[in-house]
Amino acid sequence: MTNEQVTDRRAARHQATKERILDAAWALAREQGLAGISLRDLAARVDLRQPSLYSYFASKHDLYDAMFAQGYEQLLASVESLELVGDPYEQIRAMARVFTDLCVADMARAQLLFQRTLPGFEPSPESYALASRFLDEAKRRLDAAGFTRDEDLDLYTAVMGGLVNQQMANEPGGSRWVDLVDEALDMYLEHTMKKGGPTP
Amino acid sequence: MTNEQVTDRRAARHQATKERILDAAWALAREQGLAGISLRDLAARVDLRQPSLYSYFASKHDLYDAMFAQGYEQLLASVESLELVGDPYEQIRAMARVFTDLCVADMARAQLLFQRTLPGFEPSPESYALASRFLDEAKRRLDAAGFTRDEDLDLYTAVMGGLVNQQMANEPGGSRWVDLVDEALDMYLEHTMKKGGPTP
DNA sequence: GTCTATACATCGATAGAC
DNA sequence: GTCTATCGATGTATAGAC
Repeated sequence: MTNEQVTDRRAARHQATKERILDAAWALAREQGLAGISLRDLAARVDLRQPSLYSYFASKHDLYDAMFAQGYEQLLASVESLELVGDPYEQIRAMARVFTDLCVADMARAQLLFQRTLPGFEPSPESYALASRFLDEAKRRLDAAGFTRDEDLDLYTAVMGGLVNQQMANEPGGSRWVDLVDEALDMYLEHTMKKGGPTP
Repeated sequence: MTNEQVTDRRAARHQATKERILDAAWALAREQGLAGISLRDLAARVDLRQPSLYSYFASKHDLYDAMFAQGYEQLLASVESLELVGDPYEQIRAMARVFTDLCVADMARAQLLFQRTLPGFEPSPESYALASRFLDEAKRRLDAAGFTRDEDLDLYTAVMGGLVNQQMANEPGGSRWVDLVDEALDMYLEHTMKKGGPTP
């Protein structure tokens, strides 16, 4: 057994524990809110003592950062795997539906990714790069429809984020606002087609 | 000097101190975030000891509740004092502009009123009644334009809240999203006029 | 009402033994 | 890596002097 193999197995075990901790952190966030995560509760869920968590995350912010990255990776995987069927408008509609679905499916994730609610938390450059990739993915699809102005993208994110935000703030667990995603997208498309240049 | 006069003056002084505490709490919220308010810091700002705050607020949640009420009173005062000039559409536009202006003018206030970010905090029925009055004020103006569907109001709050939310989350202190309030309202009005019944 | 003083529980974080 | 023990800060609350 070479040293490399021992190192690999240790690294794999380390990574596995890290993911067990992250899973437990998400569960806690869904139950008690993002800011309600306590490191003692979290450690108890994975049968560790609270200081032992520091072998996996340098700080609570570091844990949040890992959750931030994980959340965007999940969203990216869903959006990037969307089949490119229909015209550009239908592709935007499919993206918008996936976005609102994923947000209501895990509101703690949406809160972490799309609101600035944790005092002092800023994602690391590495994690923020994932957020930028997600935004680029939206921009690509809007560009394909001829919506190339900066304002087109900003208005899109505002409308979709607005539906999700109202849903989370005023009726968590319901669907009163996110059910409007198709009407909201109709509204957005009608307006932006008029504003924009030539059709695609 | 009657007993009533003494009582009045004591009550007035009590109220004045209460407002000094609230002012300091808002200042702290703007500097360190809503959840970053510490009762010891707060007491120091108004030259009191921490236990003395309990002469004015029964708990920290009670303080948040007073801030919640104060915030909605400020918004209500601005919206209700809007002169009713122009057609219903222009009145909606004026309301939307006032809303976004007030939100970016004090993002800590907007966060308290329009997001569920404080773990465990729920406004009291009295304070929530102010929030309902604010929503009714919006509904009145939308009704006057013939936008009487529930979805019309929900879409309006989603669009306006979405602009503010994106502004706070992605560019605090800037105006990239709230500058789109007029275009967003054009988009909303065009769409909702088509959807709605007879024009006003 | 306001103060001093104190108590308790919880939190994130660190030191050092093993 | 994991543990025990501990730290300082926090929110909450109370007792008792003035």
